[in-house]
Amino acid sequence: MPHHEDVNKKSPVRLLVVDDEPHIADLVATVARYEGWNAVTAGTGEEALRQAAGFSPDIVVLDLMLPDVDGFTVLDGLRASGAMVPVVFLTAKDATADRIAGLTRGGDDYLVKPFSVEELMARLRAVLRRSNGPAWKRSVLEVGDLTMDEDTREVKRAGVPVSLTPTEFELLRYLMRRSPAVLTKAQILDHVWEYDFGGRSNVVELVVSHLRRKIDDGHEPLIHTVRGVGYVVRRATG
Amino acid sequence: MPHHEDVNKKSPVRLLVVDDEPHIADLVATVARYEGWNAVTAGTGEEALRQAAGFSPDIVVLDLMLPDVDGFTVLDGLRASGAMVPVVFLTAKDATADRIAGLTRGGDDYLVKPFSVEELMARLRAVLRRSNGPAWKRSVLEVGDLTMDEDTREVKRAGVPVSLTPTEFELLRYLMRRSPAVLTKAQILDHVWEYDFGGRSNVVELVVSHLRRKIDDGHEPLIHTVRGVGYVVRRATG
DNA sequence: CGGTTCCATGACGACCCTGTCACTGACCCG
DNA sequence: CGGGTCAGTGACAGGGTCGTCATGGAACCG
Repeated sequence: MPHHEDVNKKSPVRLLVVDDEPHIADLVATVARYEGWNAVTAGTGEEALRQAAGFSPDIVVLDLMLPDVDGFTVLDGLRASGAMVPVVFLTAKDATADRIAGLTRGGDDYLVKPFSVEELMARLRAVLRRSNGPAWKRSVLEVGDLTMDEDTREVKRAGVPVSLTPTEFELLRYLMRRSPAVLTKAQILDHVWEYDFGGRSNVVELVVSHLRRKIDDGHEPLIHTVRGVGYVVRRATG
Repeated sequence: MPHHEDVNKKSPVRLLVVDDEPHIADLVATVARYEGWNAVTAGTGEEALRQAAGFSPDIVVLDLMLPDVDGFTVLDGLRASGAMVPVVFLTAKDATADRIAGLTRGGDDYLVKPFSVEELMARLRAVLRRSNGPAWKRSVLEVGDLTMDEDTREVKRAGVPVSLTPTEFELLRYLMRRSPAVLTKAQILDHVWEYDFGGRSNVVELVVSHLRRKIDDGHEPLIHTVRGVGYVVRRATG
């Protein structure tokens, strides 16, 4: 069973996704539900405010480009109702600088489209962790003697720091989070790469190859390939 | 985990923010809450006095330019209730000299709009520290052999003083406060620069470059760039 | 009102990351 | 045992990011 750090909480995280592209909103909601969260979607600013009132989300994903009203108007509406709900904004890649200025003040964060699903979930978890008071504890993933600190982006094998590129980090995080489950290459592509990535070559194998050299070299291998299926990170089964 | 010097206190700091621009009031409240403080806002002088009575804040952020009553009237109201609550004033850039005269008597302080949020938080922390009796201890940030005294603005590397410009100091303070977390350039821009700064060029890289020359030159590097993510100040992990 | 310091902007070069291709090797099945 | 499929790795090129310099302007100070 995948690693769900939220299963022990009394109530699941409540997420509101606001995006006028149903494709995107559903994608995010689906992934969140798979993590055990409670997710609803809205396609317009008006709908978003209605949903927020009835659903009282713990966190919001808000596309700044909405058909009816400006995303900032929705934000004001959310904030006007008193609750200081944290927000992760979505912006187009070509968004002007003044539109994304100030988005990370407070505890909020933002992401440019197209994003990778794992990246978005990681940001949501980080924002949530921080919004739960100042004494938030770091999130450290651990498999065998391999550790990953998601906040400092520090990865160590047997205590020795390893430096990873962004893609390598993302892929390894996904494998570690789901460890000891086996993930197919399709899953990895869908979660780690941007959602509009069309490449169907051997990118995954390539990055895994690099990861092995950096992480498994000279140690007991933790990255295993399951032929015909995909990859998994775990200690040799005993 | 970021440096939160308040987590061990019995009760969190109680902050009242008085500003007629909701954007500003919310901004300050959000950042304060992110630091673990308890923050409420007021948009008018009347509301401010009401809030102060019920909330009994430890410290107040007060815009001198209010729609209904003069900021000084609010101040008198606050002080009339006996408690000697410290205040950090906000003034417009074009405020006349006589209006800001005497504002820093007592333990108070003031800031001109637009300010940077880190600057405001630093002043609030400083005023709070001093208001807790005369024997306030200095706040010294420390990362490896790099130290920063926030009150004297003294920065030393391996005991040797380094002189920094205001922007350099502010950026370094932000990185040191959050060390060993990695901060994105967007976060740095949002926190260190004034809140209406629209700059989209390589200011951050430039200032970091200057900081490196002044701080890391000839030493073990403490400022690291995390490609594709941002910057971090920390000792090489071991 | 001159000089100096500090800061923002643009340009440019260097480096790193990434995806594709090509080739080799490993594994599976007949 | 041999062919075919799948995985691993090296090489390469395009694109993006980062660091630095040079320039001009604003603020500050004497």
